[in-house]
Amino acid sequence: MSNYVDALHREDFVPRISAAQRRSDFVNAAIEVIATYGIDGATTRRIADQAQANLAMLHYCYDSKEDLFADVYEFVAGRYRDVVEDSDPHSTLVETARRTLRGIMECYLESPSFTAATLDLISWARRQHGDRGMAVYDQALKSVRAALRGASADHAVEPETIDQIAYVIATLADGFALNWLTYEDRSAATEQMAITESVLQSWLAVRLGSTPATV
Amino acid sequence: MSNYVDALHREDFVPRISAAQRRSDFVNAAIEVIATYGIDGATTRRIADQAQANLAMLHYCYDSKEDLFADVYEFVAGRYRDVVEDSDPHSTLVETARRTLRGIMECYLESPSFTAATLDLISWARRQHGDRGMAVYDQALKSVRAALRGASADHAVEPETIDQIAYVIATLADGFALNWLTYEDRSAATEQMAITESVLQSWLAVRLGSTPATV
DNA sequence: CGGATAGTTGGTCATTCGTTCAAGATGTCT
DNA sequence: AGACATCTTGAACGAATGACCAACTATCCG
Repeated sequence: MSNYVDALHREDFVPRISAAQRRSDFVNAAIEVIATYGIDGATTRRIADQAQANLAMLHYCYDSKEDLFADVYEFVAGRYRDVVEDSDPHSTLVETARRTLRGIMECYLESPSFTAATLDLISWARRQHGDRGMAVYDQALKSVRAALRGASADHAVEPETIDQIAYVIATLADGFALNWLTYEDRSAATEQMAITESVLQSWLAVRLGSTPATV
Repeated sequence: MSNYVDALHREDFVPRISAAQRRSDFVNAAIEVIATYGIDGATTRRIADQAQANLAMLHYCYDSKEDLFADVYEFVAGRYRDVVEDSDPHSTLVETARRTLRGIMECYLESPSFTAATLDLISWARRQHGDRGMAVYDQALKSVRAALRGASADHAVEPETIDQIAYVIATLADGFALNWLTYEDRSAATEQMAITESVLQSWLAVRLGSTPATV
């Protein structure tokens, strides 16, 4: 104990951080770096810098850069799940669909860096592993389907219909993301968010048999 | 002349190729390599190999890798223009919109490598130059708008409506592309193409005032 | 205290990258 | 024929990358 106090007074004293905490730091740092410099520019040195850690520390916590990225995938997938679950008001199927789409688009609009990082990650993973990119995308779709199913518990909705709605939501959200990332025009994106919502509404009305819940 | 004939008989004779032809070869090779290895893996050496040229030749034709990519952007933008123009049957606005969306999706479905390369290029360009990624996207949107305007020459359609329709087409096409690239499931993508089309149809009917041209 | 465990670090390795150069080969003029 | 512009090439450069190691230090436990 007295050693600890003595150590505190030394100039070059460096308190230690658990490997678990360090791994978490590296994941967050990696997302930040990927968002800023792209998947190409996300080098081990930059990630270590961002995490305020030594380069060798990264390989002390992770055997390879690829192992670190695996944890990053989990983080991204988890964030999608959170966003979808948070925008689940347990009301109509139509309303749930609309809120889910809006929730995802608002998430994109709020943090374009996260959006860009995610798109890069999926694209990169598809080439590298083929199935990991699919895993992230698939898990997000699964969350959407679960939210839709929860909202249509009383009505009898065919699972195929749920799948189609989930696909349309994902398609609209991704298309919106690509446009928003390209133009980086927040006011234009806000207008397009409304248009995108109305597209979903129109199709749902036709698909589910003209049940316009709210305008 | 006799020199030429004599040269033909030598084993190590290497006929020459004009710099213009070489540049064209490099552009095509770059697209192929980007589609296969991604924007990260598109190294100067791989591109030179694909073009069956020496590495130094690439820098004889282009000052830098970036200069080569500038030509690649032009090629991609041109291809979008061709696809949109080819699917312009000069009929109804609704019909033109549907055919344009279908044309783009079919182009994506036909050559996933071109699709992947394009998405990577736009994403990469956004980070590198900010405006070049926008230029490609914008030029494609412009082609779509022109096609829509041409189809609505007799009707009086507000330019804002044209812009919105073009945005929805681009959004649906890009969202479809991301899904198709991720799952690489051709049969599923074919079904989703139909769904995506019906989404556009539903929205257009509402937006233009219930004018269901075809089911 | 003293040893064991776990976190920390600077320096180094081979590899790959984009780029450059000098020298050679091929055409095309006069 | 010889001069000149235009391709062509092997080899090399410095910079950056992912990975690794041996030495060092904080923390914990008996």
